[in-house]
Amino acid sequence: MSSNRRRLAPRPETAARREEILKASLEIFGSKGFNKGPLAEIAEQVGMTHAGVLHHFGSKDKLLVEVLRYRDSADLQDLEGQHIPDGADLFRHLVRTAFDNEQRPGIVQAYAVLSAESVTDKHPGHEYFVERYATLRVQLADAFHIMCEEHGVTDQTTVDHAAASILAVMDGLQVQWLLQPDSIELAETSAFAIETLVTAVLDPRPSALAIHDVTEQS
Amino acid sequence: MSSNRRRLAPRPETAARREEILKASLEIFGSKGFNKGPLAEIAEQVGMTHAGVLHHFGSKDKLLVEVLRYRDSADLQDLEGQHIPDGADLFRHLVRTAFDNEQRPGIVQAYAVLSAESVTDKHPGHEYFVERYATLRVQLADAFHIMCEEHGVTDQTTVDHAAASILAVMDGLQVQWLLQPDSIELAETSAFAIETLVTAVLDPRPSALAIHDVTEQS
DNA sequence: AGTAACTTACAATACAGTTAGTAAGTAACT
DNA sequence: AGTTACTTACTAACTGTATTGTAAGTTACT
Repeated sequence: MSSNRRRLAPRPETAARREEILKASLEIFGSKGFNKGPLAEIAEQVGMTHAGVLHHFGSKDKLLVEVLRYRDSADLQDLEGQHIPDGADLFRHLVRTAFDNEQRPGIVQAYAVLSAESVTDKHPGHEYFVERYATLRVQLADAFHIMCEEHGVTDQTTVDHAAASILAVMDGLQVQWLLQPDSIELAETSAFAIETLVTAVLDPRPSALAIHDVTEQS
Repeated sequence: MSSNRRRLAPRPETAARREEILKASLEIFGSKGFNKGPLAEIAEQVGMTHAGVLHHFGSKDKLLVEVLRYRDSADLQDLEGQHIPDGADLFRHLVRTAFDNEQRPGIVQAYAVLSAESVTDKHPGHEYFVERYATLRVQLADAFHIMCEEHGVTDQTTVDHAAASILAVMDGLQVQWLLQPDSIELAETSAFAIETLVTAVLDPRPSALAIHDVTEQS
């Protein structure tokens, strides 16, 4: 009894209009953050009023969620056609992404700003980012496991630490790069860090740093 | 003719009141972000109206800058008394900080949120974070140089990459930890990454990952 | 004919900052 | 010590603006 409402086919250009809105939203949210990025500005960029945007997405919160999922699907299409990267391929893919990212600061900024913002109270992007990181960490861990078998290494803890660390460096470097593009070589530094961490998992060796009693609260 | 205005000494309790405001601000800005954190809420927490807060700090923007500088000075006092950490000591200090941070999610969140927010257009914290990262990177690079001499290594590029990477992992891990505290071991993972990166600088070795043509745009 | 895709107009709220006023302090002079 | 002159540290009230969401109407597609 909830679906007896007659549903008419959407007009052919509607999908394209929605996509325009999603792109504009990513740009605005990226440059001003979600909270400070007004719907009116998004609407203006696609040539309508803010009420028009709400007609398509219902609310600002829902719009954000769709924006994030939209970028995901766009990124997935990049990988489509190629075989799913496994083992070393995934890490090479990450490095390539870092190189690509240098050419699209807007998108990088959107993710940097929104992911951090999403840790705040009741942020509409919270759930999305929790899932995203969890998924990515598992993907990296899986890639590690494939490579570990070949190298005869099996250390779950190290793999987990390295997976989280790789995602973390990439994100952290993006923030530094956005703040001072001329002082940070985003791609080269990412590549260095990823190579270092991957190598550390596959070929463990003693630390050059004595940490020992540091872990005890002084 | 503009500075002949008579300047009176502030009342004795004023300094303490200001500090209360700074603490409350860090908490509010940390939990809701700068944009969404209203002055009224800060004021309420210290028992005054938002106009009272503005009386002390002039504007919300100026308040944020003072909040950030205030935390810096508080952190500096922790290091005071001890000798300035050089070489390996600095890295051990970073690891210790990661352990401490697990006990103060509020402050961690404030820095994570505000640093990312500060990359947005005309954010009042922008300058502060640019300076902060620049300073920290130099500090790390200096520590590396001291250690490199002992090990007979001299690779400026690697040092720079590692310095930026270490700060980046710490920040990135914090975001993941704030999103999912139960899935991330903040301190242990930080320690792993720092040790790995330091060791990579002092004892370089070939990468287990063939990157080669990845750097060429496909 | 009915609905999708809007617009205009409006309601409701949230906020930063300003102004005017007050109580209580500080500092100088007597 | 007391008075005068001025300032600090506020509050209450208001202004202005920004901003999301909604309701009602219009046009054009299906």
